[in-house]
Amino acid sequence: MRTSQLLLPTLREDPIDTVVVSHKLMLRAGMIRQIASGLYTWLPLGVRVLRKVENIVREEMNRTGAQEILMTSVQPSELWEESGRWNQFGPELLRLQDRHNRNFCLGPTHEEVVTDLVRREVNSYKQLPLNLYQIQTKFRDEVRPRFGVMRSREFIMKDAYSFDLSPDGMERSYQNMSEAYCRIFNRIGLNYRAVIADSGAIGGTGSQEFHVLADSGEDDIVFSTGSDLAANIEKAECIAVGERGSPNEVMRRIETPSQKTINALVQDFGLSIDKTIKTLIVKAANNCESGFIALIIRGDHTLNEVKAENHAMVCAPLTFATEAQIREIMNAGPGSLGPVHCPIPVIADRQVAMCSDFIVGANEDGWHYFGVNWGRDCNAPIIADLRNAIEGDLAPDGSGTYQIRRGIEVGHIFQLGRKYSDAMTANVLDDNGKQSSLYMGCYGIGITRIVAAAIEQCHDDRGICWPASIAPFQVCIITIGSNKNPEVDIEAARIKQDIESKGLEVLLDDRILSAGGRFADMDLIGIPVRIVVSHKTLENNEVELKQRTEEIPVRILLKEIVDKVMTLECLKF
RNA sequence: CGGGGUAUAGCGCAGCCUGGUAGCGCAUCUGCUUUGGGAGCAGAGGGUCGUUGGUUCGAAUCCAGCUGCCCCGACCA
Repeated sequence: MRTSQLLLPTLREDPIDTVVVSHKLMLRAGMIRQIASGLYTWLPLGVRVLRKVENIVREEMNRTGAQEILMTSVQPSELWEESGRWNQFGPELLRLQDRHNRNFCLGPTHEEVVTDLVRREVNSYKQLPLNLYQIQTKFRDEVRPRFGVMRSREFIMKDAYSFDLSPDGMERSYQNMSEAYCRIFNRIGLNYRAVIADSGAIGGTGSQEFHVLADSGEDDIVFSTGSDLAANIEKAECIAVGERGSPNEVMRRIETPSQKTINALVQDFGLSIDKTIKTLIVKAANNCESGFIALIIRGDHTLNEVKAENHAMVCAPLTFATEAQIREIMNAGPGSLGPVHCPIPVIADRQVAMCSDFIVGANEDGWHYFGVNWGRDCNAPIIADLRNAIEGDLAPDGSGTYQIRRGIEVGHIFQLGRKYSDAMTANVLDDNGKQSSLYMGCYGIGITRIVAAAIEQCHDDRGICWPASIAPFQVCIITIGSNKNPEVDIEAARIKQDIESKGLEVLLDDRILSAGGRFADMDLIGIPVRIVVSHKTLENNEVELKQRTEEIPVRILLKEIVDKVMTLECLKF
């Protein structure tokens, strides 16, 4: 390919209204253009990268025995009503009607459609295990799209769905996918982690996320310093440290007229923050008579809403009581709540249960109790893991302490069990001739997001530095002084052809532009290897070779350049 | 959905306060000269100033509504 024939609208300046580096660079490198909020057109350079990612994913999926299919993005509402998700999904599901006023949605995911396919076409356990996947456009009407294609509304996803007769089979299919995902991210060359995840609204039991580590990530990933244990912060288990001390203080009622927050309390009374307790009132699950539940965590901790919501006594989705409701139940405002004489059930975080001589609101405006102790001053609470992990917490496997880094979620795998197959009666006959509901798994990879994540991880101040596995071209050639020596163009074209014949993709920058402009553009779009053919180097029958990530070019004899390029480590993938 | 910005040529911006010929840089086109880190000179083209309405002899400019886009928050397989 020659740049003169390529639609490559690079931008010299940073676009405004961009926050993350991948978004800036994808716009500057002419990979994408925005068409509306969260909607992007992919330009030729971007599509080349996208196809590279897709092909790696496709090869690794095929290697596991999964079979590629292609489902529609427009899906009839009937299937979603069967699974119950027509009502469960909020406005993120883009709904539309056809000319007959029939309801459809743009698919945010394809469990319903694939389950419908399998229940029609698969009847016997002998056809299992089965894994079907597609690489296709998804639509989710995100409340606030941002960061370019990192969180867009329309995006490309590889989604796979496994079908097994038994939980064991499902487990095996899940493991196969997990291993395939590791191969995929290794081949692309990403620094990633597999982490334990919450299975969220999609339902099911086991779940793992794959995160590319990058400061611009939107998720907090918790690792142990001493083992492979890694989890999304939503799911990172926190254990209690230490033993509960025996009471040393008597409980006192202290007037705190203006101390409505933990910080004010700590400052004004010179307290240690780990002696203070936060009380949060949330709606209780339907089977709970009280209507509301008090959740308590230590003053220096934050509530983990996912953990709270997953508790059997707590209403899902987590709903905080309004101030009016709090006053009605507790007879006090939000700044003065506590577990002493509490009219509703109390769930305490594990660490709170270890506290002694602590400080709580008195359930009376303007008053706190100091020196409170469990059992003596208030009922022993129900204990649960309710808080977010923080750096330095002990890992629950005893291997070390927690560290927290930011991650970009590029993959997510779930064991769904029979959630969809039961709801949609997807059965096969087992070896006893009995109807048996299928065990499913689902496995997603954000193809478009991987492109952005790779840039987040591989760039410098001049632009993108593609890993060769997904580079739009592996080699670029810049010519200088072709007016002084016609051999420049001839040799450049010959080198291009010779390298292409060895199976690499070459971009020859033949634009009528200053050399500096072309250097800058080739750096910006991140081609891993650059060859300069100039009237000067040709005087010695040489060309110049430079890798994108290195500063110093080397001179190579013209007749050796092709072989030299073919042996470069940075092009091995 | 709450809060805050913003909208003028492909991109980045000035003009608006104080109403009266729509401007600058980059990009684009033509010609000549240039070619090792975003070249120079000369010329040219390109905008119903987001939209609707109001005030006015006259609106990019003042007023009101609407819309788009961006940021923060809530939300998010």
